[in-house]
Amino acid sequence: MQLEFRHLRAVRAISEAGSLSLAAERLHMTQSALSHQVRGLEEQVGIELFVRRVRPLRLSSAGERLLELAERVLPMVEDFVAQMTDCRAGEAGRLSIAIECHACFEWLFPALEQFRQVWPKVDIDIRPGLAFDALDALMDEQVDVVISSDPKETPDICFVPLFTYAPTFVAASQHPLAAKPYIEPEDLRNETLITYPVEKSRLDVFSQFLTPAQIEPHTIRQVELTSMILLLVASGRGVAVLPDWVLQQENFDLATRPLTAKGITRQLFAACRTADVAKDFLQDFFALASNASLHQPKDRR
Amino acid sequence: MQLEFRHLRAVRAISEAGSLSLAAERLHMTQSALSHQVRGLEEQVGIELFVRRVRPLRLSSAGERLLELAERVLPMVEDFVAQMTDCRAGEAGRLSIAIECHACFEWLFPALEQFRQVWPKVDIDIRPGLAFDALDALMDEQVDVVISSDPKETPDICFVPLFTYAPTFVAASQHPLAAKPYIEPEDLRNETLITYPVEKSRLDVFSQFLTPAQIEPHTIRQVELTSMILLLVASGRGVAVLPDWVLQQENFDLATRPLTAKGITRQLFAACRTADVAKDFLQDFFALASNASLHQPKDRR
DNA sequence: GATTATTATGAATTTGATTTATATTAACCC
DNA sequence: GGGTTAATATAAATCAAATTCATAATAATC
Repeated sequence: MQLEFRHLRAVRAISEAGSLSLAAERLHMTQSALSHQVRGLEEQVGIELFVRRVRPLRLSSAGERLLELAERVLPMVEDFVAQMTDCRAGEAGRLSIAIECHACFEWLFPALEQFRQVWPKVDIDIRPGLAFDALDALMDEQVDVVISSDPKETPDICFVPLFTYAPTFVAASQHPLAAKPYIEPEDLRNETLITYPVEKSRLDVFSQFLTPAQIEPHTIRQVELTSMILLLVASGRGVAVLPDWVLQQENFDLATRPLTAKGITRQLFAACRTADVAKDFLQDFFALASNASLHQPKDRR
Repeated sequence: MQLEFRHLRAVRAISEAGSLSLAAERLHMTQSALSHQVRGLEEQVGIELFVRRVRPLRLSSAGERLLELAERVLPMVEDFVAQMTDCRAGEAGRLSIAIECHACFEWLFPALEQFRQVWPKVDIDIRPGLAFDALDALMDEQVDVVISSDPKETPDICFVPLFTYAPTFVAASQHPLAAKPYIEPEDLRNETLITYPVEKSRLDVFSQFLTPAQIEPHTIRQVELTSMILLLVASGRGVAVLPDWVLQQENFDLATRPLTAKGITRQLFAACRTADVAKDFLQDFFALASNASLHQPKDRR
């Protein structure tokens, strides 16, 4: 035989009940079964666990150690079972998010904060690292949601539209380009463009604006933090293109202009496995995320 | 079915091996058995635990929680098993000591300190509280050793002699009784006797000296700490009777005198269950305790 | 598309936990 | 102290379920 959970439960029950027969009753089994169980366990451990010559039954020193084990282990197991029950009920789960878009942190954190209050049992996790193959990660359940602006038709994955945004040019208000009503690709040919440190194909400025026109800016400077980019732009070190939601309510002395005469519009999506899309907490997350760009201004400071 | 240790081991092995078949091999079972096991577990939990459409096999989020549980629980169990193995090998165990004699702390602590170094896996425990029925406590395995000066012939319990000592009169060196070569019961009739706060029957002064002579001291003052008793005696607030080992090397200006012309001699015993007496660590403890009164002087300061 | 490795499934087997029935032991009570 | 009662142990029988064997289905590789 081998040590099993049933033995831990038995020891706990016996120690609480003070007798085999009462413990057996509480465990919904016959006294005989429990007696066999205890004897088997003692044989297996090779040490007496109970002091039988005395009533109420007492634990030996080895028995006490087993009880200790039981009292540490069983609550963990019960916890786990409760978690799984919550999971089945749709109360608990995992919301592991991969973000392809760098600026998304700006609205995602406040949205997740709201989410956390409504779904305390869901554990939230953001994985910025695996942006490269986020959809694969979604397929093997490494993540549960991917935030992305280019939906790829994929079996078993569905893309939920969140909100539209406009990649917008931003420069210091004294900057010469601030004089123009809108910005064209050629305007950037002699500029220093400040971007997030990711490949060009994943930056709207390139994929939607410069690359189609086959134009390169004079210099590219890569900066991690959104607020740092804005600071550099405000101090005239370069220009940038950022989603409009980032620029809606900034302190800096900045000029924002649309890209091209009619402006460029993009849409942000949340991708998840089709198997999961019906989950309440996911739907709720999508709803919160959809409104996130609106709430952004008040939440910022 | 029910969650069992085997499932935790399975999940751990699968996550390590990255495939059912390899994991099954490592667990010394057929791939089929493991497959059945996993399926059964998933049925019982009601949630998919593994992502099979991908290789190497990955855990789902629920599976990862189960793995977490496994990685917390299994080491505890393995620890327990190791403890029991040590126990069977006589390496580990419990040494829970009940002391009937108050002054014994004086030599017991240093002895246990030595013991601890030789038997690190034995956990030591002193229970001063249950002095009243120490032998009963020994029988039900509440304690493993009783230090006592009056052995009672009891089945299944054996008394190991440790060392002899002389209950000795002590007074301030200016005290009138210090002039006498030895002390007789009548000498205490008008004295303040300082004793430990326990019943008279458990104090040598009474059981061996005053009670047989049917004499009571003028006043009894009860004091917990040995050093406090000595302090009070030295400052002339009373007299006391203490084991000679306590008095061997004191700083205070004290006179010590034998009780009665020929002196009184007593013996200290360690009682243990006959079933345990052969245990190596107990024998070692007895040996250390036997020498304890000798080492006492050097260990004291 | 064929081959190989991996996983799943069904039926048979075996293990071992539990029950039923009964014996043994300890505790209790005049 | 003997009789009663409660508690525990044991033996044999039963039952549940874990594992194996044999084989099918599936995914991965060349």
